[in-house]
Amino acid sequence: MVARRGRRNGAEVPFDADNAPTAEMPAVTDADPVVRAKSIPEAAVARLAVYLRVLSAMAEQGSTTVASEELAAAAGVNSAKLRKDLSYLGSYGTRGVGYDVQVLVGQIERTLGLTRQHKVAVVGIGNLGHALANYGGFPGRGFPVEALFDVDADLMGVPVGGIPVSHLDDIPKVCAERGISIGVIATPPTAAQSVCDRLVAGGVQCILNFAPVVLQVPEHIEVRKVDLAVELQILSFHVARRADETKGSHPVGNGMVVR
Amino acid sequence: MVARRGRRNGAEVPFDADNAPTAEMPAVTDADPVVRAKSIPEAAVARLAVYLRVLSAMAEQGSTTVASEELAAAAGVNSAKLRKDLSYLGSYGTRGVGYDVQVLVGQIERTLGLTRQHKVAVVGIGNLGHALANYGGFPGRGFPVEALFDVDADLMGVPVGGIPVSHLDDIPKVCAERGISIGVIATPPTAAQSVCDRLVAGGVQCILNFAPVVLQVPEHIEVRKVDLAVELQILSFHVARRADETKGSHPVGNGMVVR
DNA sequence: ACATGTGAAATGGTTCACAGCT
DNA sequence: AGCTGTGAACCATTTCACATGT
Repeated sequence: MVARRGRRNGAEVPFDADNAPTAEMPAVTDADPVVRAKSIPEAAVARLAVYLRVLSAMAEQGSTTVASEELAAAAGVNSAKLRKDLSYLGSYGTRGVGYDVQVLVGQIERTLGLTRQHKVAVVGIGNLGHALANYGGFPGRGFPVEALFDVDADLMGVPVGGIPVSHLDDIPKVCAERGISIGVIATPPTAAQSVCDRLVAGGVQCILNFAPVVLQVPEHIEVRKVDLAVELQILSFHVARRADETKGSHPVGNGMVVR
Repeated sequence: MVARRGRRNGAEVPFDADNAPTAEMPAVTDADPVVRAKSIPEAAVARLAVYLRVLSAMAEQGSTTVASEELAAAAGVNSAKLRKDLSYLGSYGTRGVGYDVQVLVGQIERTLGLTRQHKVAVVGIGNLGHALANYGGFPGRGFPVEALFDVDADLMGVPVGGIPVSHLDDIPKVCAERGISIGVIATPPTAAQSVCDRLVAGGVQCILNFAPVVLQVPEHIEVRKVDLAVELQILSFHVARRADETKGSHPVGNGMVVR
């Protein structure tokens, strides 16, 4: 049987062709909100979000400029990496001085597409879904929760965090009507794939999946997974590895049986 | 022996052969226990957890053997990567045939350190903490929640998911007493660092952090972060990038294929 | 025939270290 | 004098492709 190649998240797009040797003059139109997302490494994108939070906190504290060394420490990365990451945005620092906090916040927001709103739908109003719905417009505006879904008849119409719960069957219709762009799946694993399909049918472009299943989606859909069990198991691995290492005092720990 | 899997996806309850010393993996134990665990790439570890879940589901459905192609499709990766990942465990496949599901489950469990228990403490019993506490022994036993903490006086002593809530101040003492090895932080960001410090003082080795802050920890502590805002912002980035691409800037015959 | 296991190549990401600007 | 921006070295991970074993 020919397994239908399932692609999941991590859709790394080709493109690039930039980085011409010594040719440095993209002459990027500043005010141009588009034309930017050239080829920022996936890994760097995740860190930009972290820098943004740290910078926002600094701005609140009154900082106006910050050096790569300082920002890096606060974000938990080394300064070379931070500078490299910021360089993907363009050159917004001042040599000998550092970066202007406000400018950086603005540039990162623009790059991450935070200048527009992304309406969110949460599916599965159990413990987790409830927590998510009450998060109320996730990270300070920008991600308003505009639709909630569940199967439980008792929840229909009941407002959670201000939004009335609708039925799973209405996902396509409601998502399309409200222009939902991000769907959050917080259902039991058995329902996840079907919910995913309906979200896609409703025009959702991205999915944040909390259910422990590997979703199959069309390739234009971006999926990110948050998996508690996987996280714990990774930690478990490290605990085990550490315990084993402790058994040996030399390079290649050669302890014996696992306990 | 043949682990009787929990139930269906009801909770993705995987494995854990209670005490494995007697089951299908004792023979291997004296061969080369965990020495190899030293060199498994971090990225592969995360995927092993996924394979494990898929394999558990397959075992429940009665599959006894599986080919890399099939398992890869179910796990959402390509077969070459899957085989490479499994090769880090040792050679447990049969050329021309595939892998024995049970054997693989056993080997992955052993490698991830799932043959021992990892007691978990959840700090911050708000919406999220509540959801986590009720998860009840996370991935089907193996990660029993044995302590809960919060600051709210009204919660002291109140049992949540069977465990009474203690005060944050008692984190070091209680964690040490109960032998907690994994701490889960589900508090507001302002409290996170202080909670983290107390968990470390209490002897926990790993921390799973849901609070949107970069924790500072001694280097022997393993920290993993689950950050909702970051996940959403990454998705936002992709939505924006896609929107920009659509604006069609270069009629390159490049199309927009991913892959 | 068929599917694993694995060197080797390719790709992606990180760190170094220093030229270049303020 | 100080700090950014970035080629180039370096390391990690993925993919290729085929020898190997059943």
